[in-house]
Amino acid sequence: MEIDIPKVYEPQKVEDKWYDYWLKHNLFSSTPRRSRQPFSIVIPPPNVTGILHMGHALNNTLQDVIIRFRGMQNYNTLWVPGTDHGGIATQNVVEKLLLAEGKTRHDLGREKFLERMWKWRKESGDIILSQLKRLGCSLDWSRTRFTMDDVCSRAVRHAFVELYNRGLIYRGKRLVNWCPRCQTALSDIEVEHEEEEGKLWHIKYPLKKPKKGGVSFIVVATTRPETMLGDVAVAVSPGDKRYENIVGEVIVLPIVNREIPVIEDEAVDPAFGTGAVKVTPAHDPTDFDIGARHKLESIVVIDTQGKMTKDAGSYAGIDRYAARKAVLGDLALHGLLLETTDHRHAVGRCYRCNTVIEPLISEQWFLKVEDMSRRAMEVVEQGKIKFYPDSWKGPYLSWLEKLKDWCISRQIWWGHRIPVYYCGGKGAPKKAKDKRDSSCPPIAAVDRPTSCPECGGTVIEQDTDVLDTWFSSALWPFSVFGWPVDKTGANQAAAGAADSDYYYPTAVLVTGHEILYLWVARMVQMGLQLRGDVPFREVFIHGIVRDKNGKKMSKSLGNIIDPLEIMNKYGTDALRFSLAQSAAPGRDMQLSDDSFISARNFANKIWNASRFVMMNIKNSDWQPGFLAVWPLELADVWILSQYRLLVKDVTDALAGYNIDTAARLLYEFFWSKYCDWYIEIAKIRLNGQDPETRRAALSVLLEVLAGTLRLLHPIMPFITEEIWDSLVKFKESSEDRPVSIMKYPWPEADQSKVDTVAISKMELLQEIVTAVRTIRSEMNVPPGKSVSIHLNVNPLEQQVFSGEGAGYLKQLAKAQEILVGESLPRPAQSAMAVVSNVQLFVPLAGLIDLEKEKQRLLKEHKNAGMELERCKKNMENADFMKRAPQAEVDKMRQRMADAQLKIERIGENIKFLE
RNA sequence: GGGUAGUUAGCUCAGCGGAAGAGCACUCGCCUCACACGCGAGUGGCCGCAGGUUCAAAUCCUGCACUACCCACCA
Repeated sequence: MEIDIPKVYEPQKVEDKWYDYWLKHNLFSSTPRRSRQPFSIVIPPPNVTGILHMGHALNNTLQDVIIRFRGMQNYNTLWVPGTDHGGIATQNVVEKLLLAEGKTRHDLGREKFLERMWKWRKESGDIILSQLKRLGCSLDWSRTRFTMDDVCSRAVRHAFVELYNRGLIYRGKRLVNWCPRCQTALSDIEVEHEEEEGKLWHIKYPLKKPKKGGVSFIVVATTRPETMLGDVAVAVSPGDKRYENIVGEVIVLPIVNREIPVIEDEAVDPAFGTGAVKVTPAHDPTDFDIGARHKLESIVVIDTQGKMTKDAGSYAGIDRYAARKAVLGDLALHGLLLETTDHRHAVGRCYRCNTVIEPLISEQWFLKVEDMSRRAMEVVEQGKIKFYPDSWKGPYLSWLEKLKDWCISRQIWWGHRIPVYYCGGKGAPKKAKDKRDSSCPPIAAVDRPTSCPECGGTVIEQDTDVLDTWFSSALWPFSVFGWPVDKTGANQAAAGAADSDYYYPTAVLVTGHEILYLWVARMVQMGLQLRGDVPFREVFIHGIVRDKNGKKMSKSLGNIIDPLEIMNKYGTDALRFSLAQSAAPGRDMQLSDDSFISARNFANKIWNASRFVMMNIKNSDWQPGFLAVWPLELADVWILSQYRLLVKDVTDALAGYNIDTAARLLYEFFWSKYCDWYIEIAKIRLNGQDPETRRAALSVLLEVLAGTLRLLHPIMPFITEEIWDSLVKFKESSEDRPVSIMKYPWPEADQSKVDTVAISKMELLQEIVTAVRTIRSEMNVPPGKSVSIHLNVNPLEQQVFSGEGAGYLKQLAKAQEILVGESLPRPAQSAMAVVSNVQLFVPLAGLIDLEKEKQRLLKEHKNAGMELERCKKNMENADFMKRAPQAEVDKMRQRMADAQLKIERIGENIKFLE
């Protein structure tokens, strides 16, 4: 046989070729067409600092599977690529580079620093996007967006102004999470809480006038003694018996000697510590609220650098942790430090640099979330957005329920500058000192105003803060389509519609659960508020990739598996298949080399089966356009039935985001049914002399292979395209056939054509083949040696073992002779088995080990005995007979009959051996 | 402190009301004219623990124990 296809699939040789080919034929681009139903996805934009890691590989493989699947179902699919500027994270990277030169961003100044940022962004830029090409992602590159490009920036400014005008954005002096290292405020969700071992210090606060009963002090417990310098009260739980005489009294704050009151507040838990809390509104969220309730002053003792302020008296200028030590020392000196206990508590840290967060009072911009949250909850409750898996609905709702106003301003430089302008006042000096002090109201505007609408002054300065990077991310599902200006955008087709209307809402958002709140919930809020509709109809939430020890992959742990390395080693399709197979919805996954090897082997199996089919076609009189019109036999009907079941199951699985199920079904069908059984059976006709039956076998081989390749294509695009390219020539002679497998329709199958009778006949034959093979293997029959098979079968079922059935047994069990009867005698020196209600003998004169055979039969006998017992127990149970469905009772009766027969037959044989 | 998910063969995981499954690993036999990245056969499980529901439970319910993750202003 002529062999011109390599025996081993070599992914490296074909992947680049096909990706270029797809691009050349514009297969990933989409234009709005009213006549076609859109199916759009926007990529979760990776940070510009990023390189492809396994999480990206998983996330984007899943999106590509979905988009290719829907494309083959003839939706007008669009997958939009892009990157995120990444705010603090990206600025930190460049600041680190500067540090290496001994400089800070302040040395350069805002303008020069931003130049540097853009330069760096340009250089490192979109590496990750080119890596996505390597992954095979079918993204429409002509639409690549960046959160800080002109289109997205305009959307951000517009969104801000609109929200401001609706009264949803406001400026206020509040207690915010401050990162002393990043020098900026953070939102609540950007603070990561970690349990740490800490101390709880008990401090004596003396009363100004000791009570008659001898009470002269109150003891407070704190984890942060340095903040006592900013204490303005001591609070106890309302009605706490221990302190009822002290409430309303005055305390002289140690060290500072400030007089502060003892108050009652429901925020105090009487069971914790001493039941008395020092109140520091300027440096603790709870205390801030207590302060507000009791109209207390806020005394700021820690500044933005994490150093003590002048209000900290003698501690002014020293670091917050040094101040802690000093304060404790001074308290101890005066005998005011009573007790120190170990105390585990949660410490908030910056999610970007891990520095301990300092709650500080600061003037910031906030977004009112109450109304937006309510609406974002409603759409999920009403099913306008569906979660896959559904279990994420709960966490999503409860997070929104508790959400507080979002601090959206950041004191960094890399980002969208807040589009608010301050007037320096009429006839003001050229440079206003503090723009915010102007008597004119601030101006929120999409474009910089030339003069103040209030006073006509022309000295106008923009707010120096930038927006939280997640603000622009929240607009992503519509900013990428040019909202709001570009309703008749550059991509509009003559007969089409505006992108922004056609592709929005997007079909599905695919993401890991780690950014459900940070990103997903906010897109819903913004979409509803600004577009009046949900940003996506479905959310597919997948797990996190972990290493083989269950640890999250991270650079610092050094347990990263580099997807590029895997692609180089095993091929992109192997990586994709492996990820797809592990992607059980909502479950984290552990990856190891084994799973990649197994996927690579599967790719090779596909390769070789296809190679087999094509080689056989080449060596025949096959003509393109031949169809399966020849008489089909049992195995054909069987594999076609199995294939039809597969089509339905795979389609359902993909539509329900059960990508793992789809992958497993395909693997199982292709390897264990198509290759292990159907190809082996087809060989009988392929090697035979009859051209007509050979063509019949070839046509079924080809049809099922072609269908399976199309089902596999979304998961394994490269190998399926490579094989399709050769295979399709045997299917269609036309020269103007579609350019790619992805342009062929997704398979559909009529379930009414599934032949369950053929399936059970084949299953019986398969079981008999396995039984004979087991005998051969256990009795050490040389693989090359033929045997005879004697079958005792019920007359009604003998037909299965005549004709083609007998042929299958001969081929698959290496038998030269099949004898079928009703009560054939046991041949001398033979091994036997019972399958269903069929008894079979394999004569093995000279080969059989009688003792071994006896042991084997005894084991079978025992198993059948246990089976019989189980059945009997049910059959003798009146409740079972009465309450179980008739089908179950029938099944049980059949099982019992089979077991009885088996015991009987095997029993006879064991006696015979003795 | 409150959630959510998980606990099935040595490992990684399917199955989620009617006879315990796959891949890898292991044992035995095979270079059988698609594939040794392969073929055939086999060993291996009180389906985390304790109750309950049911004719029937790995599967549903309730506790408990671990494991992981998320959320939380007990100083």
